[in-house]
Amino acid sequence: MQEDRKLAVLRAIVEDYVATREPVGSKALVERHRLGVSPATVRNDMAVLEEEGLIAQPHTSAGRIPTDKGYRFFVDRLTQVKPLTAAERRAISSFLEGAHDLDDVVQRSVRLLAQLTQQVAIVQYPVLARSTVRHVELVSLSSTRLLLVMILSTGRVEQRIVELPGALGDAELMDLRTRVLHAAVGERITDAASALGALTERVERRDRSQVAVIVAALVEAMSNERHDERVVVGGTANLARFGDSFDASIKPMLEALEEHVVLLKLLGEATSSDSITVRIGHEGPYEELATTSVVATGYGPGDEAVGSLGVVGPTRMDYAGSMAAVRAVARYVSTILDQA
Amino acid sequence: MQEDRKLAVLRAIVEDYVATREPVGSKALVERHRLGVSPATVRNDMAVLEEEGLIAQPHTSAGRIPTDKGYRFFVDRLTQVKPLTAAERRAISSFLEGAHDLDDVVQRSVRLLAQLTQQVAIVQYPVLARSTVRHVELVSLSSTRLLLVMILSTGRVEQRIVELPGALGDAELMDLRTRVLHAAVGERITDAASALGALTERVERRDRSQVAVIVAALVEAMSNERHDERVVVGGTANLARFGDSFDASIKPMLEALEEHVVLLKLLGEATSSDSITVRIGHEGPYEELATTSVVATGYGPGDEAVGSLGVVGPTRMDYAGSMAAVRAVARYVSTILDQA
DNA sequence: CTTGGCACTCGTCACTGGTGAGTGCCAGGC
DNA sequence: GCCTGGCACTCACCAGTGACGAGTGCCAAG
Repeated sequence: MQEDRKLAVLRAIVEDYVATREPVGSKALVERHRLGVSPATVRNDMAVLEEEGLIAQPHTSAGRIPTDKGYRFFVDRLTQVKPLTAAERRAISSFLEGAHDLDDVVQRSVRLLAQLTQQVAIVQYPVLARSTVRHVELVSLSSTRLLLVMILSTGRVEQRIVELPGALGDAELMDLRTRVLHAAVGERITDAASALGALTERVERRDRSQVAVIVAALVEAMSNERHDERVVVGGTANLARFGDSFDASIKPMLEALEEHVVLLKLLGEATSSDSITVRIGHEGPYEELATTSVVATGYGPGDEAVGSLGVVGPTRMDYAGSMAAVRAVARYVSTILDQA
Repeated sequence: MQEDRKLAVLRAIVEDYVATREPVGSKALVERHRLGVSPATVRNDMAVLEEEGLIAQPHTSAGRIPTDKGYRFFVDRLTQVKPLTAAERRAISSFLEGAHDLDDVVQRSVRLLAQLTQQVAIVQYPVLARSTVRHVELVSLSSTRLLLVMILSTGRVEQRIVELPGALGDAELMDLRTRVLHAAVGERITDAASALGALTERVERRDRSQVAVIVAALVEAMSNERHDERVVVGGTANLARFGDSFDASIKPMLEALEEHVVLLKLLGEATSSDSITVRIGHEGPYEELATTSVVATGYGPGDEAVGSLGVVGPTRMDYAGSMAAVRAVARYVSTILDQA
């Protein structure tokens, strides 16, 4: 038996099954893919593939479908990410160029990704922990109310309004502002938070309680949001194409899509913007989503990712296409964030 | 024939059908609702109701189900909004009290509403056009970069960063700040925008181009966002409970939920925070959503609503419960926005 | 190692008849 | 005039049946 042909058969099975959603038999296989051998030969190959756990039959006299392991093999060994067409590239760049705002970039990315892949797309906002503080401003609203504005390197803006326990003079405020700027600007928010923490003590006793409140709010804005990592979902209507195992898999899917924590876990450790993570069926962290796969990658300027994005779909999905789209969108988002 | 009983029959049919999702027959009806008459009598009543177009049979020799018209009648004439239980009230207030942020309020509201009604909830962000300017701050980032922050009465904060065509002195900036505050604070954003427009001319020629840029950015922040009315959706997993007409109605529904414009249209003219709008089946603006109903109302301090919220579900839904929940949540949101 | 042949499995589909829920109508009773 | 019990009728639903065919595994021959 030729090892090559065996793999060709696996590839053909995956491709056909993805396309038709139906178990594929030996006869149909030789007809649609010029394998140059008879159905009987293919059957022998299939028997071997089945022994190896790469394909399975839903019931005795039906065609074969790929197992999770089969998809894994397909993705690892048989897939070369196909480059997008020029038209697709143009569409992506023109679609994303129009964005003038971080929200806008994220919004557009998710739509784009959903449309390109015809699947559910997930885009995570840039994670604060990995971004730096660009500016902090303290704005006096009244003698005891203060507006805090924090601008981050990713273009994200956080603001808080704090009630002070007592009045704070203009001079003191200006002084505090200078110190805060000095401590925080240019630092990563983790470092900025600790630098700010030390600030309280270096302030006149009289103002200490006010400063404590302000610093606390700033630190909270940093650390709170560090955990509450936002994600945006798009293309849920594509769930309707799930087809067969519709009722079974769509409910947990919808539930997952509402839980941002779950989504973040799905995007998972796709922290490198270089490689694409593919998680197939049971490989994922949730038993309920055993029939879904995730294709994700990180994005961000340079090597280190500031966020992730990806698509979620049935294990029976077009991995090559999805990987290409995910990678392309991630790259465009990275460059756009770089410019901003 | 007693008119009263006829209506009691309609009510019973609606209630049973909502509960069981199955066409309800005359026998089951007398068993479950002490109507005090025989099935035959009920059948006669049903025949009349059918003639009037309030109920229909899916096929001969099946029970009856309410028509859109039947639901309409039920909602208009047979429903009194049942007050929530004390426990529910407590749950609502404790759930919403925790919010410390406009985003948070909206987020929590939508979750709450979805959970209370077991349906898809929609909450619109406060519309800027109807809100007033609470504060404007101009923050100098560098000699030619300025951060504009605008706080609105709804708690929403808009910010822009502008590049000035030339440097602007501190004194001029302070002066401009005073004028802007004077022109805008306390005004509705529509009025504020026009007041700001007039400002440019009353400024020394030397600074005019800088001021023009600033004013333009502020006005843009006001008018731009006025159109871009944001909505948040929650409880999509509840779509899985649609049951029967699942595939048929779920896809357009999912599509609608992605299109904020569509959602806004669904929430529709629920501009008064007093009354609750119920739109049943075909009464809505979209043919694809003919099997869904919307229960919505406005929210906001006082009479005039600054936004809408509501739930979307199958025409076969618990109108009384939904109306109660929608009204309760709207009230709580209103008071919270009032305090903030 | 490949191939054609062959017997076998088993899901799908169309058809069948029985069952029961539900109806409409009618004649009789209050 | 309205309610009621009775009765014949309709029709969706279900379970069982058998034909069909796609697909398989195995084997002997090339």
